[in-house]
Amino acid sequence: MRTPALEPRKAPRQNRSKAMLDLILEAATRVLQRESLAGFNTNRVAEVAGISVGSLYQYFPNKAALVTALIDRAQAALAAALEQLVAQLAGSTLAEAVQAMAAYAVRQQYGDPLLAAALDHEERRLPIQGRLVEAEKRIVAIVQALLDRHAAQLSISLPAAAAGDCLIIAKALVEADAGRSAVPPADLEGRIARAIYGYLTVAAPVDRLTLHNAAKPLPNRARRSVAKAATGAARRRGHAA
Amino acid sequence: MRTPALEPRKAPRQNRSKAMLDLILEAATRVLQRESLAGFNTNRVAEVAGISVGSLYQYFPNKAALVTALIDRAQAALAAALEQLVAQLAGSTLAEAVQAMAAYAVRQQYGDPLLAAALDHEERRLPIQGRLVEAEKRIVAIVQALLDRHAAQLSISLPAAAAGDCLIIAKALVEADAGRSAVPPADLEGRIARAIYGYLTVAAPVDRLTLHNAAKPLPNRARRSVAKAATGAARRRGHAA
Amino acid sequence: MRTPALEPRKAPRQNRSKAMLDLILEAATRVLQRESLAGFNTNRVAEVAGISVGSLYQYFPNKAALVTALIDRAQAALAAALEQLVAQLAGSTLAEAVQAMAAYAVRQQYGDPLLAAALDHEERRLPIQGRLVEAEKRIVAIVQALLDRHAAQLSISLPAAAAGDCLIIAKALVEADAGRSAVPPADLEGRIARAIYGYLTVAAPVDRLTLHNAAKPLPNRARRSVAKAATGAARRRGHAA
Amino acid sequence: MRTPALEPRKAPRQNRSKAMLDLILEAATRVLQRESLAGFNTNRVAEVAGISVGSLYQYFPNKAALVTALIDRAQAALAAALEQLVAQLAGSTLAEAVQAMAAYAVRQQYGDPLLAAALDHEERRLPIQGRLVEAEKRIVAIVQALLDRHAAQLSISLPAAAAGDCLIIAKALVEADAGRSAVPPADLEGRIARAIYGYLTVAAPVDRLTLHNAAKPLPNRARRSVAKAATGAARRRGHAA
DNA sequence: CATGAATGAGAATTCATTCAT
DNA sequence: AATGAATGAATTCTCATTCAT
Repeated sequence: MRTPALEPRKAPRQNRSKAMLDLILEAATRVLQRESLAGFNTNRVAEVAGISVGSLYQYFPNKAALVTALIDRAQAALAAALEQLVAQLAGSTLAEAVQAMAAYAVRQQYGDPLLAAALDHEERRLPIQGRLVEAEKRIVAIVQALLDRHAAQLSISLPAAAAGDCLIIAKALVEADAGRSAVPPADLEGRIARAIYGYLTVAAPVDRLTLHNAAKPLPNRARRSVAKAATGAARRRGHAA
Repeated sequence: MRTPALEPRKAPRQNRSKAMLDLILEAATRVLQRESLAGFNTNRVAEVAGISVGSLYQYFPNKAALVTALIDRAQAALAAALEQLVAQLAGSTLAEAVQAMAAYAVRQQYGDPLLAAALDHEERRLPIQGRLVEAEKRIVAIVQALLDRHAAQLSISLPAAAAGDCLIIAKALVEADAGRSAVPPADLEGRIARAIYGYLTVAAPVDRLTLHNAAKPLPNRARRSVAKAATGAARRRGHAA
Repeated sequence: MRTPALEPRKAPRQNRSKAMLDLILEAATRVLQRESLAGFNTNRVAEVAGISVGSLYQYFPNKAALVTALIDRAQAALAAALEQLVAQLAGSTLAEAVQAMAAYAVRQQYGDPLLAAALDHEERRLPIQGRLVEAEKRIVAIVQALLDRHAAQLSISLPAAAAGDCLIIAKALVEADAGRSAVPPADLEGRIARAIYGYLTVAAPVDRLTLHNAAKPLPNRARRSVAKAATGAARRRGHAA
Repeated sequence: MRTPALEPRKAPRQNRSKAMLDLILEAATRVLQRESLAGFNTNRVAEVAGISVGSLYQYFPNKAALVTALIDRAQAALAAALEQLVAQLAGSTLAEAVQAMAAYAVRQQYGDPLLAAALDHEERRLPIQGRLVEAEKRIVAIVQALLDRHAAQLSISLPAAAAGDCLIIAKALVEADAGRSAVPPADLEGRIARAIYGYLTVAAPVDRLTLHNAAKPLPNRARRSVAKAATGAARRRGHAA
């Protein structure tokens, strides 16, 4: 009857309250890390937090709200960290920026692969309407700002979704490796940087018309810029479509 | 009770057995598609398959085994499809091949975003170690073969994990969009192709050597600022990647 | 998501099934009798029935369905008993019929006052759409048939709701006493008969106009107008009590 | 823990106390009206009252005591209203009095069908024995007084429980309709008046002996003879209860 | 006295798995 | 082999009541 939404309950008395909220979220995080979604239930979280289930429900109207808060928080942290990172990369080149972000992604996600994956999965099936989409947008906007700085070096045909795609790619690559080994492979960072840098600077490989009709001069320009980036290795190839 | 394997039970009379197995797996797929993981339970699968739960358990020792078989099968199908695709791309250029694979990924995954995501998730938390890794390897090998064909055009510094990374990237991009809209955005295919093609042909944005030797003054500035964000552990090393 | 309705689940294999259904309903009845609604929960019912909760839920999709079945059954029994009673009263006078029904009501309801009250209460708050209303209608129809038989003796201005009102009155009087003493007071039966007989045969006491305007012979007019509202059943009766 | 009485706690400083008590009871009433028994819990009542649960428990040792007080109060209000009504009906005829009381019952109960039903139900399962019975008696006494006024018109064989029965009948009829429609049917008042008036004035339909001994069309005769007996017999008693 | 956070026993419901038929 | 009813531990969420502040 109530429609218990996803927001945490109105914080009681800001003091104990904030501490409790943190306590619960930390416990939830811990449970998610240790036991993945399988062992993630409200009783267990309360137990790990050292409180009663009832108390947990005083702060979150239902399990979904708890998960949402977890995601919220993770995303806020990510946004903050990215913001800072982007600020620090003020004078750097695109290559440097990409490299730095790759490094950050590895450090970040590898810390909590299970957590990240679990949250990711939950995010998909939750009715998270606007709320999380907002946070996502903010994160994308930060990356977009970084890209804007280096617009000159970016591929002319860069898709509008570029910033978001970079984030997706970085996350996917980290997660894939995180699922396999406990410690990040030495080359992971480089691979992420390569993927992102490639995405950002390469000319579109071909566009459909090219593929169907054949070979016009325009693609050449694109090809050339790519060629510049791709050192000798790409030299002898006769086309780009 | 303690250690129920993941393999389907020893196939009875190969005949009825195979048919039954298919029946169950198809039902499982259907359930997963329609109702996602929430409604995915053995009773429901049996019902949809038109058999009894008991029979289901005749073929799979437990739920995990069923899921594993599902993933197995999906991967086998993917491998087969890729093999065929790669064969058809015999005379094509790298760009064409990439484009074709992007197109295939979109078609394939977008058809069953829920299924793909669900399997993906299950795959992570199942103790599937060896068995599925094999299938993965086969798929990677197919892509690797394609890459080998075009070795000349690939970035000289291409990482060993390149083939796998391409698959991961394609999957991630499709899934992200699939989670958002029911119909694939017009540019999705192009974005995937760009990401893969970029990854494969771009020069590493900065390579370690450069970073280590320090050819220029700029990197230093960048490195320094990044270093601030980096954890203590990375401090004194001469690079930020 | 499912909208689990109130109907019992599709009866499994009619045999064991029917027995189980009875078992559960009997247990539910017993629990309701002994502990009223306070102790009426699915776990307890299952326990008393000597089965597991799971089994209970195999037969009823939820608690409400169980309660509904209980009411259904009680009402069906009542309808059947009334039907038989009315048949037996074939040649009797209205007075005799009323007396007999009062006697029946006492016997019936006093047997299970808690049960009757509990069911009554649940009936009110359940979303029992059409289903139970149907049963009610059937019961009312039986009484109506009895009334029709004695139309000549009924008050000319008898309201359309008369049959239903008789049932309500009888039930209320029994329940009130049942709440007070364990054994029905000697005069209960007579009081019920009096209430019903009075309701059926008395002339409407007065109508509003009379009350407000005056003290005159108007009542006749009023009585007549009321008669128009009365159902056909009351038509030809030649007196006004 | 074992025996928490039903009385409100010893009134503290009569002043604030009384106000607080009223506050709580009003809130409780409001909750019961709006959300029925489902949403009726101490926390909610306290919230609606604008106080803390703790405070509520300062005034009522437990939930049952709160409900009891609610019923107490409703009954006191009813008693007061009836007293006034009966006073106003000083010079009126029995018919008028019955009509007026029916009208009052409809107005009163239809206002809060949920409340009335809920209290009614709670009343049954609470161990309220003595305390509420007192209030009941007072109400019955008021009605009895009214009946005594019109003793001459009452059926000679009127049962001792007549006054109480009238109340029960009125309540039952109102509640039944209240459960069905939001607005009282036009004829409800008339039906109640008829039921009560009939109960009070009709001759006992038959007495058992008649029922057993004689099987004839005599009913008319019987009625008459009863009536005859009534005249004389009822004369000397001051009343019929 | 008031507060309201904390408690935790319970209640409804689900679902993997077994086993008698 | 197939069946499907039975099982019951596990999970989500509620609410009467207490007690430290």
